Amino acid sequence: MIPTNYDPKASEEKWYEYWMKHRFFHSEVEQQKTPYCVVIPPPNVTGVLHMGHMLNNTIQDVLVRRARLQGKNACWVPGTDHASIATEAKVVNKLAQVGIKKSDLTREEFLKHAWAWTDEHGGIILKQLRKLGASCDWDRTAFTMDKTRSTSVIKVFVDLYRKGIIYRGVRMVNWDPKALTALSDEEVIYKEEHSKLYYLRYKIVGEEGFAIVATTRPETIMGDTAMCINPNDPKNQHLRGKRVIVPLVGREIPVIEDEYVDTEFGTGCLKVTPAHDVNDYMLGEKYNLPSIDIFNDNGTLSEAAGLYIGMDRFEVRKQIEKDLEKAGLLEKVENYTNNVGYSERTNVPIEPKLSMQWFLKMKDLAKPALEAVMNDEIKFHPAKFKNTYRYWMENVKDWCISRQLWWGHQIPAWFLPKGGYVVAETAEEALQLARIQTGDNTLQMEDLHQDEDCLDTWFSSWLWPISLFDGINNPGNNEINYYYPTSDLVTAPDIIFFWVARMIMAGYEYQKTFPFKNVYFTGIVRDKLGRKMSKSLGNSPDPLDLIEQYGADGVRVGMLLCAPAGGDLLFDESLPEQGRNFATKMWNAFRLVINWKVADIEQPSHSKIALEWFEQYLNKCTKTLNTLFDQYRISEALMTIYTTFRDEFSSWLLEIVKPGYEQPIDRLSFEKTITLFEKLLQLLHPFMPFITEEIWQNLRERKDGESIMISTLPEVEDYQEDFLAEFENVKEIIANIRTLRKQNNIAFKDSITLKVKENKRYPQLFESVIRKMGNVDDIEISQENFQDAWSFISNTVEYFIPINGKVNTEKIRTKLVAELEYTRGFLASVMKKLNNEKFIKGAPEKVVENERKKQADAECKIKAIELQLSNLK
RNA sequence: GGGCGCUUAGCUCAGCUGGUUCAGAGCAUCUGGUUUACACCCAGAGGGUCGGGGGUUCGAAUCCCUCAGCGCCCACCA
Repeated sequence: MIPTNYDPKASEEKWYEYWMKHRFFHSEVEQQKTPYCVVIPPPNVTGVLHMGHMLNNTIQDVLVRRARLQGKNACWVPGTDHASIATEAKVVNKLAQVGIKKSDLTREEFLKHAWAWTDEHGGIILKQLRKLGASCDWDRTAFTMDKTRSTSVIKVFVDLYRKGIIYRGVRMVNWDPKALTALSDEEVIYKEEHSKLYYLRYKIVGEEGFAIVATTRPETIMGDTAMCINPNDPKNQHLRGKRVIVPLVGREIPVIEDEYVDTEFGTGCLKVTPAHDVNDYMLGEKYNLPSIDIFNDNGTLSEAAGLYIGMDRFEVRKQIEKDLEKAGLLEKVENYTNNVGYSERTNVPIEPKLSMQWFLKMKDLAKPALEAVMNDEIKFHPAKFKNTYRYWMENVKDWCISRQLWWGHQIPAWFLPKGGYVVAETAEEALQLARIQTGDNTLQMEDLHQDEDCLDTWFSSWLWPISLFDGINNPGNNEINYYYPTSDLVTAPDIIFFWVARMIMAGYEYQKTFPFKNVYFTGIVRDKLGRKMSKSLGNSPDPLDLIEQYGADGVRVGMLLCAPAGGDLLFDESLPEQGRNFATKMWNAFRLVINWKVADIEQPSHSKIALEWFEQYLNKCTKTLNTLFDQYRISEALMTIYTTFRDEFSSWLLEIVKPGYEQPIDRLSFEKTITLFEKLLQLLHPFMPFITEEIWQNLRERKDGESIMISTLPEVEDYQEDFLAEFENVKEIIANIRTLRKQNNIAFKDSITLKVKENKRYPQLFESVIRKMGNVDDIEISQENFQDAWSFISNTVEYFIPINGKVNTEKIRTKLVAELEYTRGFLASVMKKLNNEKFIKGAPEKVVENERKKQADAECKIKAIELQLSNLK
């Protein structure tokens, strides 16, 4: 028995289990089948599903399910990311809650906690994805820190080191004083901030008076090792060759000259702090200035500062302002707006800091990766991101890949007792290398000390499309040869540099070709007011609650209905509601059809012709869908199939085919309707996997192991545009009849007679449809005009419905007059063109001809209306 | 400061190389409706001088210039 209401929850659980049981998601190499592969952007292992994931993974699932229906060998590989810094931060916080400090633990102890945390919370997000219907090949679930991925990372590091692309050196890096690690440039977020510009007095040695320096960071004066002026600055000529005294500190520093200094800014005097500013660092290098690092790693002042030792940098800023004031060395303070870099993860201002780090040279890696995108070997959707990508790639800087963290892949470098280091895949290999390098065969494992640092998270994710198929450890294995390059990547534009660009580089470096053919960039999910969804605002609904409330299919449809590629999605609950309503609509259509009694009776002609029409309509729709999918217009594809189901299938076809009350339907029509319904379900399946399976399974007898998700999508067949257009005209006629009925209070159950003024444009073929849908008992075709009748014009054919004196003349007159006026205006505009010699000469033949046709139609229509108006009285 | 993009119905958007897909879709709104699948519905309707101005053209939402507003990315004059 078919229940009246659809129960999404029961259906979702039942069919997901069924799909798993029959291993429909699983893919293996099958040479004779075309592979279609997607790798998931691995979410943080300890993360929880949010709306962004929902959107992203829904799109992936739509693409994967569609590919599967197209007969491709679809493989969607899931997995999680160890998210080095983010996870470590979470673990540190967790430990802090029970009073444990990271610094109290050994590396091994800390990692134990981290793994425990990972085992406990890891993979929750993947379980949540199942609720959404994600058809991932779970057998392939990977983790960026599992064995295969870890050995891949180490192998690549060693390889790149030996190629000379990885180097170690002291550079100015972005330092996160909270996480106590270096960051890459991409992990720094700049925010505009209202701060202050302090004007400080530097006493000039050997004369009266001061040089005034403007700075936003007075707390760094202890690190000053020079003052710099522009040699062309007339107002500071008197400072050339002088020395000045750093306020409070009392240290003498030279005045140097460089054109880098902006004469317009402040006083044209720049304090140079090579240890704590990128530009100052460059000046320091250029003029060989000493560098005084006045900060500890945690952002407090170090011994080297000499003053304020142990105080936090921002405390010092407040204090030093007072102290300078007191000492009479503060000229003035102005309000100032500048950009301050923040750590993406810990959200504290980063500190530029000199430190020893590992770097990856990017220039050569970037070259093929840039070309691939620019020449569309890899396609970006939308293409506008090509610009962003190009700019970054053309100006790419070396990538700082070391992090002072424990949670991650430890750098495979071992330091030697007497300085120097070796890089090797294993400790044993390192020892051998060390013995060779030092010539000391007595060296033991204990003499070597592995670099404590670990690698940037992205140093493992950039290998993802390769390492998932073990292409690093086992180059050229069956899987990598078959699945790589993958087909589509679906991700957010904010990680275009972090991840997308680098995967492309790794692809060319290790597989000699691109990692994916298409990149689909999703937008950001925002609330109705356009605000980013965030925990602190509390404006982000819990995806699982939504699924509970509207069903997975409903939520999927809701997300997709307004998700243009690359455009932000303004989400509110009316969207999944719309999705759920549509699911209900499908369910009711199913109930209608499945409860019909079938009899071996003759097929009515209206059913026959309507079924023919819808079959063609569906062919056209399928073709449109193909085009839309080819262009990754997922939202529009959904809209297309949505309206086809609701308006064309339900409101027209089913209404036409539907037998009368308690009447049976003929077998032919029934079969055909079921077949068409199945096709619709297949087209809908990528968007709404659960309800389509539920209905499909119940539409006919199915065997265990059959499923819509592994059925074959119908091929596109031909359709006749004229035939479809003719049916559209039929709909219009019926709509006209409905309107007239309504205007004149004639119930549908009262049949009417339709008279048609003879015209070859009258869609005679569909007469039976008009009879049924308009409840027309008789259709009469003749040349005469009818009086005492309602009338309307459709496609230049005049129709009359005789009504025996019950005509509301005024209403008809008003309508006709309006129509006449409009048509006259229209004709005038057409004539304006046709009377324009330049138009006749300049426009292409086809366009002119079209205008002539419009003219003829309009003239004919005007005549008809005029005639009707004169008949009215 | 540089680069890119956006501005079309109340809302979210589609309109490719200028002319029958040219002013569209969905939602929202309004008016009817207990026809035996569905009110989570059905049948209809209204609503836009395509951000402003100028130009090219026989013809501009579409191409060019300019102004205004918004967004994103990059740069990081301390």
